[in-house]
Amino acid sequence: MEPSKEEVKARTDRFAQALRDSGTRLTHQRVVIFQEVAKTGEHPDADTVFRRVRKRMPSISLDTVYRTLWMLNDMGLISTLGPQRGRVRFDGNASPHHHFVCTDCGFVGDFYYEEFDGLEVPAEVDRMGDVATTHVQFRGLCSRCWPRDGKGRMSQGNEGRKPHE
Amino acid sequence: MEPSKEEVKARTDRFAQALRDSGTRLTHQRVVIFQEVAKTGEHPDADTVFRRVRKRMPSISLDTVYRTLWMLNDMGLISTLGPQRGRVRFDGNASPHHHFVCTDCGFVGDFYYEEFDGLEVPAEVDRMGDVATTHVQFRGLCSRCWPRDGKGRMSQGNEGRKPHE
DNA sequence: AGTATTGTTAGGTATTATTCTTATATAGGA
DNA sequence: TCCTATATAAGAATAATACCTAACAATACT
Repeated sequence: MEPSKEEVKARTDRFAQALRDSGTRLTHQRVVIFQEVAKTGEHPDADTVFRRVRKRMPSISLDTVYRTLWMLNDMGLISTLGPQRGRVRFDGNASPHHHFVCTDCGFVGDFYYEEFDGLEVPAEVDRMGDVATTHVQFRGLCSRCWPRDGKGRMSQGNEGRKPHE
Repeated sequence: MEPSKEEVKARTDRFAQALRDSGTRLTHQRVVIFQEVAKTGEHPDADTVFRRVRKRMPSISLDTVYRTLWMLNDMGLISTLGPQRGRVRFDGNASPHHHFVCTDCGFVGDFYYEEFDGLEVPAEVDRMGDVATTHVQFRGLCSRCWPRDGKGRMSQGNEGRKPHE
């Protein structure tokens, strides 16, 4: 579902303010890129954003789109779907369980919690489709990354440092 | 946390049975690949699995690892972290909200549900790190993919068909 | 206003993750 | 043991994302 006009306006204002506050330049390309993500409920990928932005700004480069999207993500103005970027990660536990995800190093811990088994499915979700499974995901800094910074965006593929257990 | 010896055994048996039941050949490489994923609580990526399997089976190819992991995923014997597959997708909604994810076409719908705001953080999770946000993710088939099959694994980058709203 | 300074971009190239192609090997049944 | 449909290895191909550099643009300094 698309966000309302007012909502988009609110998001845009928040964005502009955040850039100003952090002393980051409010360039035309950044505004356009942000708007394309903020005005849709579609969760587009980088290439989709690129193609849409290009209609309004034919000279935009794909790299600028990537750079800007990650910057916005780091600033907390947008987010990404799923725990991280880059490679797919596999989970050998086939029974229902949930995850704690460290937003800094990418560590993922499994847990099972009975209370979450029967989580109610809101009517709104029922209308979207047929729910088969429920996952709860807690995000934050894991005990190893805490109290260290956590600048946002997980370090490149988590180099050198294997996700600690 | 690593699964117990018994748990690994149980997973392996389930795996062998599932392959036999579906008439899929139980090759040495499949066994080794499955074990590497089943015996760790680490959620490794394909390349990590590849490197580990190679120690026991130096001639294994990366492609076999990928092929096998996706096959296991399709059979429900393992799963992937996040909405998965390929490109990162961005979410322009910065306020707390949750998702419904279609496991067939990749559609992602946002929703907000007050009840989920105060979800209790189990003690086990508290020990993993400092929780900042909570996301509930319902997975299943969306109304457009339902009642059609849903063979599992989302279709290749969702070609042609844009995630419907 | 004119110029130095520093942040930002386009475009091209590099890198990394994942998949495809094809010749060869092998599991599992006859 | 032999046969044949599946699987596999290896390498090439493709897709997604990041890096590099020269050109630009915005602010700061004079």
